[in-house]
Amino acid sequence: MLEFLGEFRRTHYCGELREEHEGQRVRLAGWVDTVRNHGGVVFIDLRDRSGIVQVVVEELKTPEAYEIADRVKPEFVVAVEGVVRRRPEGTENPKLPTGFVEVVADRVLVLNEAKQPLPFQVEDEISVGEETRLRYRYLDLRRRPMLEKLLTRHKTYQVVRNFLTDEGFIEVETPLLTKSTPEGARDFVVPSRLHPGKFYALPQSPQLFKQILMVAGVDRYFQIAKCLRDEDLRADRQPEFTQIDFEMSFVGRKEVMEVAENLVKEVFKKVLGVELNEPFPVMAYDEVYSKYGTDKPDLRIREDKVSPLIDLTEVFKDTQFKVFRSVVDKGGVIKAVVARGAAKELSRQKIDELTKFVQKLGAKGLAWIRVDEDKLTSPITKFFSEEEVKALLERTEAKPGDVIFFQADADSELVHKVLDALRRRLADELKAREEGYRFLWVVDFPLVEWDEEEERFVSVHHPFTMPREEDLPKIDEALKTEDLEERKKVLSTVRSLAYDLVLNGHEVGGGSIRIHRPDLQKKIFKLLDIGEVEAQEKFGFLLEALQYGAPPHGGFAFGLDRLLALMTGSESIRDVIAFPKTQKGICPLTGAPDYLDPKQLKEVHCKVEEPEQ
RNA sequence: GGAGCGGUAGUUCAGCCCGGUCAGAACGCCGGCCUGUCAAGCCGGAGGUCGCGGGUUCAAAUCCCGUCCGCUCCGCCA
Repeated sequence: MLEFLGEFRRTHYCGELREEHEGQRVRLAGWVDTVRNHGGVVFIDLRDRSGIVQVVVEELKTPEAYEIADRVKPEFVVAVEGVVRRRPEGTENPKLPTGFVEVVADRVLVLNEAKQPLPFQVEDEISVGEETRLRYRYLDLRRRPMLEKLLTRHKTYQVVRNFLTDEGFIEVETPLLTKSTPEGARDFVVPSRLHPGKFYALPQSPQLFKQILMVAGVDRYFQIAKCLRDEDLRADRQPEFTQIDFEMSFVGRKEVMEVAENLVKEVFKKVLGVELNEPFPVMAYDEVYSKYGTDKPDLRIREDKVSPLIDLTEVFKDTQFKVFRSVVDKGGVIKAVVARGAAKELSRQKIDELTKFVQKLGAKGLAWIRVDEDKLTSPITKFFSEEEVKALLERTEAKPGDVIFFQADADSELVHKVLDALRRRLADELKAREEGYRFLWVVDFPLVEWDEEEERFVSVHHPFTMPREEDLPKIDEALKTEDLEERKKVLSTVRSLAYDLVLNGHEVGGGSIRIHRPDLQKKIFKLLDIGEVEAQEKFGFLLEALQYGAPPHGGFAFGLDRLLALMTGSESIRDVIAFPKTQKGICPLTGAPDYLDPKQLKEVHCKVEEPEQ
């Protein structure tokens, strides 16, 4: 009973039919959304990309069509022909944009069936495990909310291309098969058939190519580029993801940030209809980090409900409280977060939960003080001197109803990590987040940081990042001294011309002014303990390019998936990617990754070594 | 690499703590009835290796160990 399409051509999309089409003969094609058979009359909600319209088939008037319509099931692919009519009075459905009309069909073609039962019901709101949705992604994407996300993504591409084109940028594609570079993330690799034992790497980003395009005089480049990183996944991280990547010559960070900011404003306006009128605030990394304990704070958190971090190290520098004493002696920090007016909501039990929460992050405990009208309730105040209590209340501006949480540790990074997580947790529990989009520029990142594991300095951004000009002498100074501690001290004050764009607690983009002189680039490699030979081998092509007249340049890249996830209110970036992978990097739809045929392996000169048990 | 939560019918979940009429619900599916529904309704029915492997026990969905998978987080990664 299946029919081929033959000469049948649709005249309209389902979702566009309105009262103005009344009386018109139309042909439609799509999927059966739902069927309601009343015996003698059957209603088919027909769905295509544009929406849904009700099709009616009556047994008495069109017995042949009725017979076919009678056996139609959800997700069958059907074509219908009939006349648009206004629905009988009282049967209109205001929930549907097409709800005032219906198509009285006299012809129904079943073009394809859908196996029953379906893996899940194709409805706007579903509660189905994500793995099942990914395995049958084609069904998942039939759902309106998912289609909307694809559309938002599409519109964003268009706005980005138009905006950057108008700004004088030209779109250039860079290779996917390229060279493995050390630093940064682990590479995905591709064995070479023509060159036994050699491998391509898939790009972590088009970084080096876009710099070389600047050397080539392209002046302004952009690309909507796939990037690949073989690292562990998160809700906001996929092994392959998309960047809006751009680079410009003869500019400083101000101009790059301006383009990025204007671009994001244009996207929000044109895609979401949201006007972001205020300039995005700019903060230095040091300030952001000490105030929020992270380099990507969520500015939606109301600071009158969950305070930023308050440094109390000074208050307790002479304390007799052993726990704090030892932290101070070891050069650690004592910081606090105040949950303002939350005393009632934060029961002892809640605080116990919070304690467990921070302990999982590595905290030794969670000291707290509840401020009541006339007294302080706390397991630790008894160890404090009167002056300490007074200074503490002053510094924290604590008022009755507030609860103060402390973190003290010799490891200041741990203190910040824990208090950042605690702030976000408190914001959840106390519903202390405002609605909306809160952007933040973070600038003046440190150029390098000491990596304990590798026992060397590593770039905070990447090795091609330009230091601030005024910090250049410090790099020479650092390179001169052999004393590691001295070197760490000097380098900790060297800032880079890197910048991150943060939205609602997520890093949605970042960039930097790059090094355009080979002498300085070599110096940085030396600082990063990348030997002359290795530098030549891995980055020789860039160093060479820099020798032939590289212009000063800099650029930026948006994490498009993250941006879209935030724009569409998605919990994870998987929702804005058509075919994403699971946390273990598996594609449930195709089954990738998979074993290779031995013949294929041989062709690329590879042998598989079973992992040790 | 580590921590937490989860894995029972096509789907979502209950049962697990306290082992033994605990293999259940809803939706979906299948069959029938029904001419105005749009979460259609009514009647009837089918459907489960309880993720997998091992152990304890007279007896395991239930307790123990291991393992795989999914999600969230730390490490890692901009």
